[in-house]
This record gives sequence, structure tokens and C-alpha cells, in this order.
Amino acid sequence: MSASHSLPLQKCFLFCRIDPVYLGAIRGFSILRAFAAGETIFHEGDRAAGFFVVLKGKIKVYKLSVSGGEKILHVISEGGSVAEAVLFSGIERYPAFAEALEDAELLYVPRKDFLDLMKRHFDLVLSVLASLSEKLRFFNALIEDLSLKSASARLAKYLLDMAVSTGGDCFELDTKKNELARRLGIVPETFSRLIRRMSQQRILRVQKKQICLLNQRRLERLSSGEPF
Amino acid sequence: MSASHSLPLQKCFLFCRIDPVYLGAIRGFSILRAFAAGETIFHEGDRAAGFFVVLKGKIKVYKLSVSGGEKILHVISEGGSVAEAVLFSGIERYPAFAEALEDAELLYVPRKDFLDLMKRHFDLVLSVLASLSEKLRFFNALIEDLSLKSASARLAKYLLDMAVSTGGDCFELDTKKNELARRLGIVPETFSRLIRRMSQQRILRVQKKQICLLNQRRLERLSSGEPF
DNA sequence: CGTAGGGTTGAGGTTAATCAAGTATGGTGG
DNA sequence: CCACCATACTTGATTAACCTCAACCCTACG
Repeated sequence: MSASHSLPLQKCFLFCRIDPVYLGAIRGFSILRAFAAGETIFHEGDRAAGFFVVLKGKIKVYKLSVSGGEKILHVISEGGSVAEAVLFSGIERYPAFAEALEDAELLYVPRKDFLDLMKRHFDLVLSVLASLSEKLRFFNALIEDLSLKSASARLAKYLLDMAVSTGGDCFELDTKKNELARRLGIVPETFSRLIRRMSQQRILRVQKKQICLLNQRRLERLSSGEPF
Repeated sequence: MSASHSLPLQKCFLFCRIDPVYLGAIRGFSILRAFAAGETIFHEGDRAAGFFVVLKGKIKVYKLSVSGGEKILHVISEGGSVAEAVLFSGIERYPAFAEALEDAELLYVPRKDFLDLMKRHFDLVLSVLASLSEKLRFFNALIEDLSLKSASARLAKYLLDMAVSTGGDCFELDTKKNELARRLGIVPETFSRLIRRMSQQRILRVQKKQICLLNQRRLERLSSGEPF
């Protein structure tokens, strides 16, 4: 029954960098709409005069195949936005279907009003550009991680990242090893075995949650795919 | 020695959607600079009054760790841009080092001039926003693909994608199977075996380069991780 | 103590890469 | 039109990386 509050605009990725002063204006010309799970938000081909920001719930964007099956293009959760292309490119119609996966609240932002606001306030433009380019960098990093295929490479990269961000060869794990393993996309057993082999080979020393890197050179080779 | 021509501005991802009319202006206030392989482009902490577009070659962006090792943050090739954050966020100094990996040509675009141009021409803003959001969608799709771990899941997803984009259950492979396998991140042998097992199980029929999907339901389950 | 949870270790199975042979297929020169 | 060759593709056997499952070891904490 979701008495749960919906996301504030500051948390939406397109708006997070925007000066709160403008958020009021945006809320002003936008329309808050609630959708029940399973309800359609728009159809492919519908005239598109604005885009949506997901404030609560999850929605899916999909196309229909001739054989009737639906092909999900993406799933968007709180904070994400749907059909921003309507804003930037001159698209006139929605290029796919959208439907709520759970009870959801969306903010419908009319294209014209938002563009007018941007036209009048250049710093708004910069904020939106900043949001997008930040997200892009984030995705870039994610892609790099995902394309490290072997468990040892991902672990090695993680260790090197830690060394850089803490600015030293020694650091404490901030999470349970269990949890860390999952973040690296491996199973705790594998994590344990890898760490053990690494300390046997004097690549690192480990005491409880404290880790000291002894051979960063080797870790770099591992992280770029050298077999272990 | 690279008599090889450098990339035209239309091909650079930040600019590709921009009306060519403006490209002249951009070229006008920007500075073309050549760097030899290994040459430094900027140092961390350097005052930043603009960003770079890579027209030729490859460059790396990296940080130094205390122990002297360099941690590569990203590698940017032709068409990419470096330090766009300087443009959008109010960053005053470069947050990392950049160095040419090969002989390279970069276009230095001064922040102030580019922002002025955007301020005067709102459609330029829209083009840049469109570029960024398109790239974002592209990355999104890439991430989805990369997070499909098993070979059968990636193949299944590819087949379903083809069915949607050709709008039918039957279609022709547009590339050599060899090449396709590589695109799916598997080895041709594995590709061949998977296809064979799929036709044995009546999931699809294959004749030369012609493929007909017989059981999309099953492919969907495979693509969402069901073991094969 | 005794138990619970995180962590480690071992045995065994699955997936997909590699290596090594094959079998089409599609030119090309005769 | 055929013999020949290169290249694509297929198939089998072997191997390495990881996962699963099951057991066990700690350490903290009642």
C-alpha cells in the first residue's frame, strides 16, 4: 500500500546538480502522476510533449515483437528518467511502450516548459550537462569493471583502487569479506582462495581485515588479464 | 610519422549532433595541438581553462599513487574528449594527469568561448545534451550486455534482439559467424556448439546464415540466466 | 561453555577456452 | 569444368577457472 514517501527531486539524476531554487519552478509546471503496477504509462507512437522522472517504483520500457513477445529495453527505478530523448532530440512520438512494474509515481515534465526554463537560466543548462557527464563517467568506470573477465583481475583492480584512494599500500577492508566478494561478482569461497594464493605468492599480506600490498606491479599485470 | 588524417569534428561524440554551421566557429576559437607518444598533455593540478577533444591517437588519463605507480583512469581514443567536466562543473584545475599513448592530435577547446557560443545558440545546447544522452543510452545497453555472464545468455539475447530489429522470427546473419562470436565475447568453437545444441533442442533452425527462432520463450529464459 | 556467523578448506561438477583434427565452401588458375 | 587452396566452420578431447555443496575452524557473545 506504499505509504512510502517518493523520492525528492534533488535525488533524481538529471536534477541532482540543479540549484534547488529552480526545483520549485520545475515542480510547478510538472504534473505528478501515480500509476498502479501493470498500468501503461505511454504507448509507442503516442505524441510526446514531455518526459518522465521516476519518483517511486519501477517502470519498464519495451517494444513488441511481431510474434507478440515484449522485448524489455530498460528498467528504470527511482531517480531515473524516461524518454529524456524527447527533450533533447526533436522526437515527436514515444519510440516504445512504458509500463509500471510496481505501483509508481512519476513526474511528467513538459518539454516546452523545461526548455524555456533552461533558455532563461544558463546555469541550469550547465547543471544538467554536469549530471549527464558525471553519469557517463560513472558508467565508464562500471564498464571497465565489468569487462574484467577473470575473478583475479577484478580483485587485483579492486585492491589497486583501494591503494590509490587511501593513498598507501596498506588499508583496512571497510566491509565484510563476504560482502566484498559479492561486490566483485565472485563467491566468498573463491575470494578466500584468491587472497590465500596471493599472500602465499607474497603479492600481499593480510591480517584480519588489514591488507598490505607488497607487489603492485604484479597486481597491475593481474588486473590487465595475466593468468594467475 | 602518421600522414594519417585526423578525425573530422563531426565524428567526435560531443559534437556529432551539432549543426555543422557551428563547427567552424568552434574550430575558430580552439587550438589544434600535436603531442608525441609519451608526451604529457596536462598535469594534475594544472589550471584548467578548457577541455580537449582527441582527433588522432590515444591518450591516457591517470593518477599517481604514493608508491609512484600510475593508476590509469581511462584511455581515450579518437572522437572522445578529455576533461569535459571542466566545461560543465566549475572545476578550476585538472584532477588527473593526461599523456599521449601514441602520436596524437588534440583540439583544445577553451571553456569560456564554448560556453559563450552555447549561451548564444540554444540549439547548440540541445545538440550537446542529445549527444550525451545518446551515449548514455548506448552505455546502458552495453552494461546490460556485459552483465550477462554466460555465453548462452549472451547468444540468446543477441538472437532475440535480431528478431525484434528485423521484425520477424527468421533473419540472416549479417556477419561471418566467426566475427559474430567474437562480438558476443566467445570463441567460434563455443558459438558453433551452442548453435548446434539449440537446433537439437528445437529452439531454432539454422541453414547457412539463415536463422529461424522456434522457441522465443525458451530464449528469453536463457537470456535471463537459466542454465542451458 | 555453547552457539552463531563469518571465514576457510576440500571434493566434485559445469562452463567455456584451448588445442588439434577434421569438413565444407568459395574462389582461382589451369 | 575441375583440381587446388585458403578460409570459414565444425567437432572432439583436454584443461583451467569458478561455482556448489559440505564440512570445519575460529571468535564473539550470550
